[in-house]
Amino acid sequence: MAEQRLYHRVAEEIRQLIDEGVFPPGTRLPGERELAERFDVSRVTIREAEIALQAVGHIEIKTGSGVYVSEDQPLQPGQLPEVSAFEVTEARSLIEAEAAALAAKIISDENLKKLDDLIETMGNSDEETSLAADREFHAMIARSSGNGAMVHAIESLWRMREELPEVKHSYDAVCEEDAAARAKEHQAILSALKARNPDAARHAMREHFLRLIGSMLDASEQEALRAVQKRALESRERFLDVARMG
Amino acid sequence: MAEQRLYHRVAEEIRQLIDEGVFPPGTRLPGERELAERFDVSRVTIREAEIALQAVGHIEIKTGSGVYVSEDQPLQPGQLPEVSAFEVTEARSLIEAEAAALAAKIISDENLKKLDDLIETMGNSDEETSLAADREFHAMIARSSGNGAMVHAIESLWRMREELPEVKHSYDAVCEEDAAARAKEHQAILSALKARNPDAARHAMREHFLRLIGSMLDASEQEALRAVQKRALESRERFLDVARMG
DNA sequence: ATCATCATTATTGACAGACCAAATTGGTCG
DNA sequence: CGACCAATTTGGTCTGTCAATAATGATGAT
Repeated sequence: MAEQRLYHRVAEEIRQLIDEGVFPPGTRLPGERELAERFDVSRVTIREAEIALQAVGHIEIKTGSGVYVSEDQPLQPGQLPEVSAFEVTEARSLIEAEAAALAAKIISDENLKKLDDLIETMGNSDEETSLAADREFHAMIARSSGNGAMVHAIESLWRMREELPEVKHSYDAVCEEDAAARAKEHQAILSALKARNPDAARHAMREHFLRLIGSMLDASEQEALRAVQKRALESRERFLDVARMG
Repeated sequence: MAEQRLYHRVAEEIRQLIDEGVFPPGTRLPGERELAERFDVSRVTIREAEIALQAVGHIEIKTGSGVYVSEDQPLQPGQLPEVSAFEVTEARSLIEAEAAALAAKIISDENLKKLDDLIETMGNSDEETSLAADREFHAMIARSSGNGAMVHAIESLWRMREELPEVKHSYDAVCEEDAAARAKEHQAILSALKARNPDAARHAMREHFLRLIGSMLDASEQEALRAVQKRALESRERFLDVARMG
């Protein structure tokens, strides 16, 4: 596992040099031949590294001239910001609530039926399937809002929930135990949608996430408590060690 | 312009073959040597093309085994969806309103001062500077919400407003004339923030975008009208031509 | 007959050296 | 001063070779 492809290692080093400001944006970096000598690899490898970097937009290669560092360096489309689970959930509570309100007015009977099925799936399935159904439940409501921009925002929030380690950890910590409460809330949301009641849908969705935020705060509190206890235990042992030595 | 880098052309062709289903996801595509012969290029070039494709996630290269088409082909994060200006504005009205409500509770005096300055800048500047100030005004409020996820969502919406041609066109069509109304609305939003009144801030922000949606509908209506008139004129001329010939 | 082990082979990974094509540079000449 | 040209630099590509690794098939023990 230690050895990746050579060009990959070289590309990573060059990228680091760019990040560190050794090669500021707009500047021209050394020729392939010189880089090959510096990294002690062949010219082909340097070229492969440069191609990989170019494919991601870090540099621009100009034939006969040289390779240049891209001006807008931090252009990293699709990059997720570093946010806390609390922020993600607060944003979801606000945004998905509005999406639900929009959806209440125009959702089709067909989609209502699918939501019904998804709730059932969440009830009696293994954890993985249940999670997928949960996602689909919220995604379906988002799509039913008829607003692609809202759908995009909500999908982005879900990506944060799944791809940011800290956020994922927080969610996983609370998502198991309160399956009962969750099912009840989902049912409430669906009922509001069936009643074509935007305000009720908004409220139900907010309540859903509000409870989630509460659980997260509890969980993180308990975790913090455990950490404190662990530290206390460690310092106690350290103290005992010292006492023993003395 | 016809001749790009060789590897780029090859990569494009391979990507097309994948899209066309000649190499379905999961399958292994021909070895470097065979591809080199087929495309009549060297192995190095094939390798470069494969590296470029791998960098974008289209294929996976396994040493000693072969290169395989990625399973989840359309993985293209950060791509903006195709949405209408109406959808973007509706989403902004809902999401930015909530951000403003959040901000009202915790915004600093310093940021309030900056918002003041930005309104002034919008008042007496050329169009470009004014647009930048507008963007910064909304971004500042978003940041003042203290929720990074909300900031991200709002930034994403602004990208749609600027990078999707149709959306940009719609915004540009209305953003000029109603500078007066816009200034008034911005002032109302700022007042609500200064009063630390979440409900007022939410309401003011919604009103702002609601008026914008109205203007857009008017503009698009007028545009549609012009298009109809143009078509009518053309068919009239065509008719006259025919009549003249007859 | 079955399964584990090992040699074979196919395939990617990396290299050196050469040559080509395009862009840059610097100088010359009008 | 400016236009033109040649030398140099730099990326672009090819051929050929060897190394490293994964898949495959043969072999032998149980």
